[in-house]
Amino acid sequence: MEIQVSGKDIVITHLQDFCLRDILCCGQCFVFRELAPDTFFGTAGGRALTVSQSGDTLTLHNTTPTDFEGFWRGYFDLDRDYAAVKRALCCDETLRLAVAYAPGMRVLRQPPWEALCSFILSQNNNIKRIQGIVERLCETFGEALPGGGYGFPTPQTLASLTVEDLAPLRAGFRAKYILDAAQKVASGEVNLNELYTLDIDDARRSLMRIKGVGIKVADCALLYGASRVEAFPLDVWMKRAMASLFPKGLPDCAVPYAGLAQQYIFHYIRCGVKGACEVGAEGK
DNA sequence: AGCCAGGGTCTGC
DNA sequence: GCAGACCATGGC
Repeated sequence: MEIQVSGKDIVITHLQDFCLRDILCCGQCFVFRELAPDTFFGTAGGRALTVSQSGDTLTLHNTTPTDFEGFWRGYFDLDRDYAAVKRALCCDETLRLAVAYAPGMRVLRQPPWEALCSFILSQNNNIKRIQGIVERLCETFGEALPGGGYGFPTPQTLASLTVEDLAPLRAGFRAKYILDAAQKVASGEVNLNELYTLDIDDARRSLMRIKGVGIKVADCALLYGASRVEAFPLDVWMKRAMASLFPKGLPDCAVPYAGLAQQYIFHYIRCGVKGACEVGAEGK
Protein backbone atom coordinates (compact mmCIF):
# COMPACT_ATOMS: atom_id res chain seq x y z
CA MET A 1 0.00 0.00 0.00
CA GLU A 2 1.40 3.36 -1.05
CA ILE A 3 -0.22 6.67 -0.26
CA GLN A 4 0.25 9.83 -2.33
CA VAL A 5 -1.29 13.27 -2.32
CA SER A 6 -2.41 14.41 -5.76
CA GLY A 7 -4.00 17.85 -5.74
CA LYS A 8 -7.10 17.54 -3.57
CA ASP A 9 -7.08 13.76 -3.82
CA ILE A 10 -5.49 11.06 -1.74
CA VAL A 11 -4.41 8.20 -3.99
CA ILE A 12 -3.67 4.79 -2.55
CA THR A 13 -1.96 2.33 -4.85
CA HIS A 14 -1.03 -1.33 -4.53
CA LEU A 15 -3.99 -1.81 -2.21
CA GLN A 16 -4.54 -5.42 -1.23
CA ASP A 17 -7.64 -7.21 0.07
CA PHE A 18 -9.95 -4.29 -0.67
CA CYS A 19 -13.17 -4.18 -2.71
CA LEU A 20 -14.92 -0.84 -2.25
CA ARG A 21 -18.23 -2.03 -3.64
CA ASP A 22 -18.41 -5.12 -1.43
CA ILE A 23 -17.39 -3.10 1.62
CA LEU A 24 -19.94 -0.31 1.10
CA CYS A 25 -22.83 -2.40 -0.24
CA CYS A 26 -22.77 -5.39 2.10
CA GLY A 27 -25.12 -3.92 4.70
CA GLN A 28 -22.63 -2.76 7.32
CA CYS A 29 -23.15 0.94 6.62
CA PHE A 30 -26.04 2.82 5.03
CA VAL A 31 -24.59 6.23 4.20
CA PHE A 32 -22.88 5.66 0.86
CA ARG A 33 -24.59 5.68 -2.51
CA GLU A 34 -23.04 4.75 -5.84
CA LEU A 35 -22.75 7.74 -8.21
CA ALA A 36 -21.16 5.76 -11.02
CA PRO A 37 -19.71 2.26 -11.21
CA ASP A 38 -17.20 1.91 -8.34
CA THR A 39 -17.59 5.57 -7.36
CA PHE A 40 -19.42 6.34 -4.12
CA PHE A 41 -20.42 9.41 -2.17
CA GLY A 42 -21.22 9.44 1.51
CA THR A 43 -20.64 11.09 4.86
CA ALA A 44 -19.22 9.85 8.14
CA GLY A 45 -17.59 11.43 11.14
CA GLY A 46 -18.81 14.85 10.04
CA ARG A 47 -16.97 14.60 6.74
CA ALA A 48 -18.17 14.19 3.18
CA LEU A 49 -16.29 11.94 0.79
CA THR A 50 -16.34 10.83 -2.80
CA VAL A 51 -14.29 7.67 -3.19
CA SER A 52 -13.58 5.47 -6.18
CA GLN A 53 -11.68 2.28 -6.89
CA SER A 54 -10.00 1.10 -10.04
CA GLY A 55 -8.12 -2.15 -9.73
CA ASP A 56 -5.76 -1.89 -6.78
CA THR A 57 -5.96 1.90 -6.70
CA LEU A 58 -8.31 3.72 -4.34
CA THR A 59 -8.85 7.46 -4.74
CA LEU A 60 -10.36 9.66 -2.04
CA HIS A 61 -11.55 12.81 -3.77
CA ASN A 62 -11.71 16.31 -2.34
CA THR A 63 -10.28 15.46 1.02
CA THR A 64 -7.15 16.48 2.91
CA PRO A 65 -4.19 14.61 4.38
CA THR A 66 -5.47 15.70 7.79
CA ASP A 67 -8.90 14.15 7.26
CA PHE A 68 -7.36 11.07 5.72
CA GLU A 69 -4.92 10.41 8.54
CA GLY A 70 -7.38 11.57 11.19
CA PHE A 71 -10.40 9.64 9.99
CA TRP A 72 -10.70 7.85 6.66
CA ARG A 73 -7.59 5.73 7.09
CA GLY A 74 -9.13 4.20 10.18
CA TYR A 75 -12.66 4.18 8.75
CA PHE A 76 -11.66 1.91 5.89
CA ASP A 77 -9.58 -0.23 8.28
CA LEU A 78 -6.52 0.24 6.09
CA ASP A 79 -4.04 -0.77 8.79
CA ARG A 80 -5.43 -4.22 9.55
CA ASP A 81 -3.57 -7.17 8.03
CA TYR A 82 -6.46 -8.82 6.22
CA ALA A 83 -4.15 -11.29 4.53
CA ALA A 84 -3.33 -12.69 7.94
CA VAL A 85 -7.02 -12.77 8.95
CA LYS A 86 -7.92 -14.60 5.77
CA ARG A 87 -5.14 -17.13 6.24
CA ALA A 88 -6.48 -17.86 9.72
CA LEU A 89 -10.07 -18.21 8.51
CA CYS A 90 -9.11 -20.62 5.76
CA CYS A 91 -8.61 -23.39 8.31
CA ASP A 92 -12.21 -24.31 7.48
CA GLU A 93 -13.40 -25.27 4.00
CA THR A 94 -16.72 -23.44 4.16
CA LEU A 95 -15.06 -20.31 5.50
CA ARG A 96 -12.55 -20.63 2.69
CA LEU A 97 -15.40 -20.49 0.18
CA ALA A 98 -16.97 -17.49 1.87
CA VAL A 99 -13.66 -15.62 1.90
CA ALA A 100 -12.97 -16.57 -1.71
CA TYR A 101 -16.35 -15.20 -2.76
CA ALA A 102 -15.49 -11.69 -1.53
CA PRO A 103 -11.75 -11.53 -0.86
CA GLY A 104 -11.84 -7.74 -0.70
CA MET A 105 -14.37 -7.56 2.13
CA ARG A 106 -13.47 -5.45 5.17
CA VAL A 107 -15.25 -4.27 8.28
CA LEU A 108 -15.45 -0.50 8.54
CA ARG A 109 -14.62 1.39 11.71
CA GLN A 110 -17.64 3.65 11.93
CA PRO A 111 -18.17 6.23 14.65
CA PRO A 112 -20.00 4.44 17.49
CA TRP A 113 -23.03 6.75 17.59
CA GLU A 114 -23.56 6.42 13.84
CA ALA A 115 -23.35 2.64 13.96
CA LEU A 116 -25.62 2.42 17.00
CA CYS A 117 -28.28 4.62 15.41
CA SER A 118 -28.09 2.84 12.09
CA PHE A 119 -28.56 -0.60 13.58
CA ILE A 120 -31.38 0.49 15.86
CA LEU A 121 -33.10 1.49 12.63
CA SER A 122 -32.20 -1.84 11.05
CA GLN A 123 -34.43 -3.99 13.22
CA ASN A 124 -37.12 -5.91 11.37
CA ASN A 125 -36.27 -3.81 8.33
CA ASN A 126 -34.58 -4.20 4.96
CA ILE A 127 -31.37 -2.60 3.76
CA LYS A 128 -32.98 -0.45 1.05
CA ARG A 129 -35.39 1.14 3.48
CA ILE A 130 -32.75 1.55 6.19
CA GLN A 131 -30.72 3.61 3.72
CA GLY A 132 -33.71 5.83 3.06
CA ILE A 133 -34.44 6.41 6.74
CA VAL A 134 -30.79 7.18 7.54
CA GLU A 135 -30.64 9.58 4.61
CA ARG A 136 -33.74 11.44 5.79
CA LEU A 137 -32.37 11.46 9.34
CA CYS A 138 -29.18 13.21 8.20
CA GLU A 139 -30.92 15.60 5.79
CA THR A 140 -33.52 16.61 8.35
CA PHE A 141 -31.47 16.92 11.52
CA GLY A 142 -27.81 16.76 10.46
CA GLU A 143 -25.43 19.54 9.60
CA ALA A 144 -24.77 20.50 5.97
CA LEU A 145 -21.17 19.63 5.16
CA PRO A 146 -18.68 21.58 3.04
CA GLY A 147 -18.19 18.77 0.55
CA GLY A 148 -21.93 18.24 0.13
CA GLY A 149 -24.39 16.01 1.92
CA TYR A 150 -25.34 16.07 5.58
CA GLY A 151 -23.60 14.69 8.61
CA PHE A 152 -25.14 12.39 11.17
CA PRO A 153 -27.17 14.34 13.75
CA THR A 154 -25.61 14.36 17.20
CA PRO A 155 -27.16 12.66 20.23
CA GLN A 156 -27.60 16.13 21.75
CA THR A 157 -29.61 17.30 18.75
CA LEU A 158 -31.89 14.27 18.74
CA ALA A 159 -32.28 14.17 22.52
CA SER A 160 -34.35 17.34 22.47
CA LEU A 161 -36.83 16.04 19.89
CA THR A 162 -40.12 14.14 20.12
CA VAL A 163 -41.48 11.18 18.17
CA GLU A 164 -43.67 13.64 16.27
CA ASP A 165 -40.54 15.50 15.19
CA LEU A 166 -39.18 12.24 13.77
CA ALA A 167 -42.34 11.44 11.82
CA PRO A 168 -40.88 12.64 8.48
CA LEU A 169 -38.27 9.87 8.72
CA ARG A 170 -41.02 7.21 8.47
CA ALA A 171 -39.02 5.06 10.84
CA GLY A 172 -42.13 3.54 12.37
CA PHE A 173 -41.85 2.08 15.86
CA ARG A 174 -38.08 2.61 15.79
CA ALA A 175 -38.38 6.39 16.27
CA LYS A 176 -38.89 6.09 20.01
CA TYR A 177 -35.82 3.87 20.25
CA ILE A 178 -33.67 6.48 18.52
CA LEU A 179 -34.83 9.11 21.00
CA ASP A 180 -34.09 6.87 23.99
CA ALA A 181 -30.61 6.16 22.63
CA ALA A 182 -29.97 9.87 22.05
CA GLN A 183 -31.13 10.77 25.55
CA LYS A 184 -29.07 8.08 27.27
CA VAL A 185 -25.94 8.92 25.29
CA ALA A 186 -26.36 12.69 25.68
CA SER A 187 -26.86 12.37 29.42
CA GLY A 188 -23.86 10.13 29.81
CA GLU A 189 -25.95 7.22 31.09
CA VAL A 190 -24.46 5.25 28.23
CA ASN A 191 -20.83 6.08 27.46
CA LEU A 192 -19.94 5.13 23.91
CA ASN A 193 -16.23 5.82 24.46
CA GLU A 194 -16.09 2.91 26.89
CA LEU A 195 -17.19 0.43 24.23
CA TYR A 196 -13.65 0.16 22.90
CA THR A 197 -12.15 -1.02 26.17
CA LEU A 198 -14.86 -2.54 28.35
CA ASP A 199 -15.12 -6.28 28.73
CA ILE A 200 -17.29 -7.35 25.80
CA ASP A 201 -20.15 -8.55 28.00
CA ASP A 202 -20.13 -5.34 30.03
CA ALA A 203 -20.09 -3.31 26.83
CA ARG A 204 -23.06 -5.26 25.50
CA ARG A 205 -24.98 -4.84 28.75
CA SER A 206 -24.30 -1.11 28.69
CA LEU A 207 -25.79 -0.75 25.21
CA MET A 208 -28.77 -2.91 26.11
CA ARG A 209 -29.88 -0.32 28.65
CA ILE A 210 -31.24 1.51 25.61
CA LYS A 211 -34.80 0.64 24.61
CA GLY A 212 -34.84 -1.18 21.31
CA VAL A 213 -31.29 -2.47 21.71
CA GLY A 214 -31.07 -6.21 22.18
CA ILE A 215 -28.17 -8.60 21.68
CA LYS A 216 -28.04 -8.33 17.90
CA VAL A 217 -28.15 -4.54 17.67
CA ALA A 218 -25.63 -4.27 20.52
CA ASP A 219 -23.26 -6.63 18.73
CA CYS A 220 -23.57 -4.60 15.53
CA ALA A 221 -22.77 -1.40 17.41
CA LEU A 222 -19.76 -3.11 18.99
CA LEU A 223 -18.46 -4.64 15.77
CA TYR A 224 -19.10 -1.80 13.35
CA GLY A 225 -18.94 1.11 15.80
CA ALA A 226 -16.15 0.06 18.15
CA SER A 227 -14.11 -2.42 16.12
CA ARG A 228 -14.84 -5.24 18.54
CA VAL A 229 -14.14 -8.03 16.06
CA GLU A 230 -14.95 -10.71 18.64
CA ALA A 231 -18.62 -9.59 18.50
CA PHE A 232 -20.73 -11.89 16.32
CA PRO A 233 -24.07 -10.39 15.27
CA LEU A 234 -26.70 -13.02 14.50
CA ASP A 235 -29.52 -11.70 12.35
CA VAL A 236 -32.10 -13.83 10.53
CA TRP A 237 -29.68 -14.45 7.65
CA MET A 238 -26.79 -15.45 9.88
CA LYS A 239 -29.01 -17.75 11.94
CA ARG A 240 -30.02 -19.57 8.76
CA ALA A 241 -26.38 -19.64 7.63
CA MET A 242 -25.18 -21.08 10.91
CA ALA A 243 -27.88 -23.76 10.90
CA SER A 244 -27.07 -24.90 7.39
CA LEU A 245 -23.35 -24.20 7.01
CA PHE A 246 -22.00 -24.50 10.57
CA PRO A 247 -24.31 -26.81 12.53
CA LYS A 248 -21.48 -27.52 14.97
CA GLY A 249 -20.86 -23.82 15.54
CA LEU A 250 -18.27 -21.40 14.26
CA PRO A 251 -14.89 -23.10 13.73
CA ASP A 252 -12.37 -22.40 16.50
CA CYS A 253 -9.94 -20.73 14.12
CA ALA A 254 -12.53 -18.00 13.46
CA VAL A 255 -13.50 -17.22 17.04
CA PRO A 256 -10.92 -14.44 17.64
CA TYR A 257 -12.19 -12.70 14.48
CA ALA A 258 -15.79 -13.86 14.70
CA GLY A 259 -17.12 -10.51 13.54
CA LEU A 260 -14.90 -10.47 10.48
CA ALA A 261 -15.85 -14.05 9.66
CA GLN A 262 -19.46 -13.02 10.05
CA GLN A 263 -19.05 -10.35 7.36
CA TYR A 264 -17.67 -12.83 4.82
CA ILE A 265 -20.39 -15.36 5.66
CA PHE A 266 -23.21 -12.80 5.60
CA HIS A 267 -22.25 -11.55 2.17
CA TYR A 268 -21.64 -15.06 0.89
CA ILE A 269 -25.06 -16.43 1.82
CA ARG A 270 -26.98 -13.34 0.73
CA CYS A 271 -25.27 -12.80 -2.62
CA GLY A 272 -23.08 -15.80 -3.32
CA VAL A 273 -24.89 -19.08 -3.24
CA LYS A 274 -28.57 -19.00 -4.05
CA GLY A 275 -30.26 -21.63 -1.97
CA ALA A 276 -27.35 -22.25 0.37
CA CYS A 277 -29.55 -21.66 3.36
CA GLU A 278 -32.48 -23.78 2.25
CA VAL A 279 -30.39 -26.96 2.03
CA GLY A 280 -30.08 -27.50 5.75
CA ALA A 281 -33.35 -25.81 6.60
CA GLU A 282 -35.46 -28.46 4.91
CA GLY A 283 -34.98 -31.02 7.61
CA LYS A 284 -36.71 -28.95 10.27
C1' DA B 1 -51.59 -9.32 -2.75
C1' DG B 2 -48.86 -11.06 0.45
C1' DC B 3 -44.55 -12.12 2.47
C1' DC B 4 -40.52 -10.54 4.47
C1' DA B 5 -37.04 -7.48 6.30
C1' DG B 6 -29.23 -7.28 9.42
C1' DG B 7 -35.20 -7.51 16.11
C1' DG B 8 -37.03 -6.09 20.46
C1' DT B 9 -40.64 -5.76 23.90
C1' DC B 10 -44.24 -7.46 26.38
C1' DT B 11 -47.05 -11.01 28.04
C1' DG B 12 -48.12 -15.53 29.49
C1' DC B 13 -46.49 -20.12 30.54
C1' DG C 1 -35.89 -19.48 30.11
C1' DC C 2 -39.07 -19.90 25.82
C1' DA C 3 -43.13 -19.04 22.54
C1' DG C 4 -46.11 -15.92 20.32
C1' DA C 5 -48.42 -11.50 19.28
C1' DC C 6 -47.31 -7.14 18.06
C1' DC C 7 -44.91 -3.29 16.37
C1' DA C 8 -44.79 0.69 11.25
C1' DT C 9 -43.35 0.76 6.76
C1' DG C 10 -42.23 -0.36 2.20
C1' DG C 11 -39.38 -3.39 -1.17
C1' DC C 12 -40.01 -7.11 -4.01
